[in-house]
Amino acid sequence: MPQPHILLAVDAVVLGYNPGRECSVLLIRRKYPPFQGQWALPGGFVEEGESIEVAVERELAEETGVHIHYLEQLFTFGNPDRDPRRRVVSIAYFALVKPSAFQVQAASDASEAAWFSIKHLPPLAFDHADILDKGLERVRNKITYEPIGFELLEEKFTFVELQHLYETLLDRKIDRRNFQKKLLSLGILEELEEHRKHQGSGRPAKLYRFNPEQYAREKEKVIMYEIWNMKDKEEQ
Amino acid sequence: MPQPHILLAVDAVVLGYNPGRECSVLLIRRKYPPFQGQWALPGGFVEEGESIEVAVERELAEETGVHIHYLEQLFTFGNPDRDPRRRVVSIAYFALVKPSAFQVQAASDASEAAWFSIKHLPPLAFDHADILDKGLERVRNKITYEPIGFELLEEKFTFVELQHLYETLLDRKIDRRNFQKKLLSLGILEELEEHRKHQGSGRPAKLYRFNPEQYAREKEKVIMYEIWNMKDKEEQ
DNA sequence: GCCTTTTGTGTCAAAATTACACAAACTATT
DNA sequence: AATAGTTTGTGTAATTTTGACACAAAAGGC
Repeated sequence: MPQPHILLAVDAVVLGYNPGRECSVLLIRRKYPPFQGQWALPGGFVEEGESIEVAVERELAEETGVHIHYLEQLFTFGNPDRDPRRRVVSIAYFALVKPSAFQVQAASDASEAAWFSIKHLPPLAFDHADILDKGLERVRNKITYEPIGFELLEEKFTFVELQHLYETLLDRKIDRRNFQKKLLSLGILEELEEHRKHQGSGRPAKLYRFNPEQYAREKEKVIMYEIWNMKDKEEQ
Repeated sequence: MPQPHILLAVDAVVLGYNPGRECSVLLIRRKYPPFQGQWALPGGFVEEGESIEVAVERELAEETGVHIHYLEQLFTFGNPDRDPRRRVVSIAYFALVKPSAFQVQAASDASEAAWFSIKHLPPLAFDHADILDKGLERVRNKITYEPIGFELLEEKFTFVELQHLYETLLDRKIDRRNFQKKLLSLGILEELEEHRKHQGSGRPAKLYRFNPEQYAREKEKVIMYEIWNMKDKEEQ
C-alpha cells in the first residue's frame, strides 16, 4: 500500500527584469511557522482535482497578484526532510513576467511580497535557495537557445534593452554589433517604424517586436544542434 | 487544508542500445488492473521516508533487475485524471543502461519485462506514451550537447559504434570523418592501444574510452552557448 | 554652432564547419 | 600468394560563421 502522508506542493521562481537594472526574483515573507517571517518562494499545496499548472497560477495570483507571461516546469524536489513538519514533495516552476509586473500588491497568504535583485538575495525558507539556483541556471541556459528573453521585456523594445538583459543574465559584456547581427539573422524580430527617444541626449533607438509566428516557422526549418551539429550526409 | 488523497509515484523511461541495432525501451506488462496485461513503463509508488531517486532505483530493481548507469529526472506528470482510480502524480525519470543490460529477468511486480525498439512500440497504459515521448525528446536533445551517449555503450567502443548510436538516435546520416574530427577535438576521448576486429572482413577498428575526468576539466574551461555564443567583449 | 551621448552600420581576419577521396588493414576466394 | 571486397584511418580545400574593430548619424545641452 502506498504512502498515505506525502503532501504535494508547488513553488515558483518568478523572474522579472527592469530595463537598465538587474534581474529580480519575487519572494514572499512567510506568515506562519515554520520559517515564520522568513522570505520564501511563492507557492502552496496542490488542491484535489486541480492540475498542477493551475495550482501554480492560483498560488501566484493569491500570494502576489502578478500577471505571468511564461510558465515552465522546473524540477521536482522531494528530499524526505526538506520540510521539518512532514513529507512534502514540491513541484517547482519558473515563471517570467513583464516589467509592468513590478507593481506588486501583497495578498492573503503572504504578509508581504517583494522583488529582490538576484545579486542580493535574503536567506530563504526550506530548500528554496536550491530551487532558486536551479531556476536561475535554467533561465541562463534557456536564454541562449530559445527566445524567452522577450517574455521579460515589454512588447516593443530596443536592441540596447535586449542586449542589456542578456548581459545581466549571463553576466558578461557582449559586442553590440555582433549581437545585433546575430539576432537579426535569426529572422524572428520585426523592425518597427517607431523610435524611442533616449532619456537625455543620444540618437533615438529603433523599436523591435518579437514575432512568435516567424519564430515557429524558423524553428521548424532549422533544427539546432549544439556540439554535434553536422548536416545530414549521404555517403557516396 | 491540503489534499489528503494525492498519491505519489515514479516512472522510468529506460533506454538501451544494442550496437548495430535501434535503441530500445524497457517496458513491463501490467499484472493487475487497471490496464491489466498492457505494457507500461516500469515504476511504482514512492514509499514514506524514501527519497524519490531511491524509489526509482528500487522499482527498477524490483520490476526489471537491470543495472542503471545514468539516471536523470525528466518531468512530473500530474494531470488529475491520468489514473482512472484516483489522483496519482508521477515523477518521471529517464535512465540509460549499457548493452550488457539486455538480458532482463522479470521479477515480482511485473509478469513480464521486455525491450521494445523505439520504432515499434506497443500501446501503453496510462499516459505513459506521453512520458516516453518526453524521454526520447530529452535524450535526443541532450546527446547533442552532453556526452551521455557513452552511458549507452560498453566502456570500450569504436567510432563506428558511437557514430551509429548518434545516427539512430538523431535519425540522420553523419559524415564519418567530420564526426570523428569533432569528437576528438572535444578532448574527452581516450585512444586505446587495442583494436577490435570486425565481424567478417575489414580493417580492425581502434577502441576508445570516454574519460569523465577529462570531460569535467573541459567542461569547466569551456562554457558552451548555443545561439548567442559570442565571446566576452570589453568595449574600447 | 559645438560638444557630448547614444544608436546604426560595414569590413576584414580568424575559426569552425562542411564536402570530399584515397590509403591501409584485414577476410575470403581462387 | 595473389586478388577482390570490405571496413577503418586520415588530410585538404571551400565555405560559412564568428569575432574584432571604427566611423557616421541623430539627438540634447550649452
